[in-house]
Amino acid sequence: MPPLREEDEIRDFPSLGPIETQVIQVFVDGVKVLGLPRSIGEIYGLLFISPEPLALDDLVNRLGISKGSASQGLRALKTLGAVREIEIEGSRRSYYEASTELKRLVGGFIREQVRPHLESGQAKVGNLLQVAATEEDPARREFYDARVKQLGYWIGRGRFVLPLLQKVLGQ
Amino acid sequence: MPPLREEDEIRDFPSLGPIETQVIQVFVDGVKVLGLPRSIGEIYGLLFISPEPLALDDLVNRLGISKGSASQGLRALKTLGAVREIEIEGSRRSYYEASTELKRLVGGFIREQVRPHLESGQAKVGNLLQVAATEEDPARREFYDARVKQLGYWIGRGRFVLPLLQKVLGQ
DNA sequence: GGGTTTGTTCATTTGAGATTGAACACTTTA
DNA sequence: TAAAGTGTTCAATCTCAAATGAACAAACCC
Repeated sequence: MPPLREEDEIRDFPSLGPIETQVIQVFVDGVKVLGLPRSIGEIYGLLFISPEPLALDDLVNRLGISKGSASQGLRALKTLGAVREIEIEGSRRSYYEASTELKRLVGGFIREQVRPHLESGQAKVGNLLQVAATEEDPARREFYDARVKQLGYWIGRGRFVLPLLQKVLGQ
Repeated sequence: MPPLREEDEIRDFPSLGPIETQVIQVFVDGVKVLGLPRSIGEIYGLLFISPEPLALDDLVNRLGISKGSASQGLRALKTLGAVREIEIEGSRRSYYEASTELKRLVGGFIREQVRPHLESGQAKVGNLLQVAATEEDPARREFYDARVKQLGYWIGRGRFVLPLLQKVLGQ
């Protein structure tokens, strides 16, 4: 951890106005905190502040990112439920707009990014309980057992708190 | 986002038993989700599963990390309130043990890693409201204003939910 | 058929940030 | 006073996930 790092570099978007640029910056910071790549923040940010849906090519041109990034970023945002695909008649491109229901965004993030880690953590703790029981020294075995159980309790609290979070943030 | 990446590499710790290694692995995964460096997970994990406090040198030797990493990692863990400094008479080293009150861990993380981003986000939104008002086209100005306000609302919800989180996870 | 548009895939490259390690400061011991 | 012990700092290095971009596929058009 760099001892309290300050605001990161802003990237300049020649074809974007100041509002768009600054909104995107907010989302870039946001997704970084969530451990998602910058390009996802840029894409979601631009869609969020665009009055009309945008196509993949628009993202590539206006954000100055590669087609590959745009494609992968859109896929990730779709599986997060953060982006909606829009049909526009008379065009065979796909257009996208940002989902703006906080409930849906939070739900998607929890489902895709948080829950899997809690599940896998819980599985590991289950196994650890077995391993801890094999410790020879009784005092040490006792200690290990207590700590592993505590770890399991923490994960349980995590699983318990997620639905509450979604409820509190709902609409 | 690598489309649902699977469990990362485990590092081998020659001087650690299987319980210690696996507990450390759980914490390494955990801190990665939180956006903290691996070494912090290793240090906290080892302290968490150690019945007696450890000194900086113990961390260096048993984890095989550099003195620099250990020193910086301990500092970060101290400011997070995740580690407690212990005096041991007859030794001039500092010894450390893991704090294990969930409330304190969550509180420290929120204080150091979450709240600053919400504050800075809120400041940016305040500024954005001004910028959005300068948009010429009325429909577009209306749209920008609505979106920026929504962003501010989201951040407000975030600030609102943190104390609840701490309360629910408290002890 | 051949050409164009639209989007995906994935091997390679790049860059942010984590880690190292040597220099340094301070304290204690001899 | 020197020598050893303990810990910090920070420029240089390394690492690995993100981004690139070229090749590919599929759909459409003429």
